[in-house]
Amino acid sequence: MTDSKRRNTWQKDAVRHALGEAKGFVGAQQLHLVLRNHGSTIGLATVYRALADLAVNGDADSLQSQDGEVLYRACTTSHHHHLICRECGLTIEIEANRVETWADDVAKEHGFANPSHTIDIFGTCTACQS
Amino acid sequence: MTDSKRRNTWQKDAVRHALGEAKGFVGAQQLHLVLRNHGSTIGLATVYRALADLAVNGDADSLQSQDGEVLYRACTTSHHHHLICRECGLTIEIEANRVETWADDVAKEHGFANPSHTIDIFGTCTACQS
DNA sequence: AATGCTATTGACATTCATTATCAATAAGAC
DNA sequence: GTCTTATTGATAATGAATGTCAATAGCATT
Repeated sequence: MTDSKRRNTWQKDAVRHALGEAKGFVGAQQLHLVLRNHGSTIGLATVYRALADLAVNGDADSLQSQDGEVLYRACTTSHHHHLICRECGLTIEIEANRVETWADDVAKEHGFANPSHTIDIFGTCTACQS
Repeated sequence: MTDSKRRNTWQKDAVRHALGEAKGFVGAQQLHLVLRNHGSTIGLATVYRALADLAVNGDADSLQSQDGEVLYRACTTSHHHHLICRECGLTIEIEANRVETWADDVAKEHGFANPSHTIDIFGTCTACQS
């Protein structure tokens, strides 16, 4: 837990920064391409590792696209969910306290421990409906 | 839609039946193994195709496990969600009318069309807590 | 500023789920 | 039975993600 042995590298900063620049959710491969196109020499495996780190530390959200790829997004702060455009990837953060407690209640009702949940809403945003 | 050209094969029936026998969610590979262990000579690709068909026709639910595999489950009838044990895969169907409408409302609020959603709750069931 | 320790990197190989290919098979109509 | 063609299945191909490991570079210490 104590990251006394964690080292800061320009690679991690680059991934963090690139993820912040991205609009919606992006995959590791895609992010790697963007970085290379900007002149970076970062390796693909490093991008995967950096993104996994960010997700573990709560600095990034992750979800799986419908074709199985894991997508990441820079995370603001607290626990929340997403409304995502199927076409352009535009993402809106959703507060869902009502649903949070509902999910935990359902789990508790059935005797399930350590409940977690996946709640995402997909649709076509106004811009993409033309 | 008109399946005038769809043919009925024992392979499709076998997959449908095996999926019905399974307790929780199962992957295509796993289902294929079960079928082979029961003496079937069905091919892996056929299992994938049959499962995809079932999902499209609304006869099976599908979701992605946390390691990227797509899992299927025989579907009873109407729209519903799942409470799933992380250990043993035990699955309980959840009625979530409150959440259904909430999800649609959120989408509409932001001008998103054709809303759909992913709502799954994970936990450790009572049996697996020992 | 130089040294030592080791976390981290990156090119590459590997794993694994899923899909594409395509000749052979068999379902259903006549 | 015959014909048409949807379907099958062995295999190759794709692609995301992870493992490997020598080389690199952070960072504390001297």
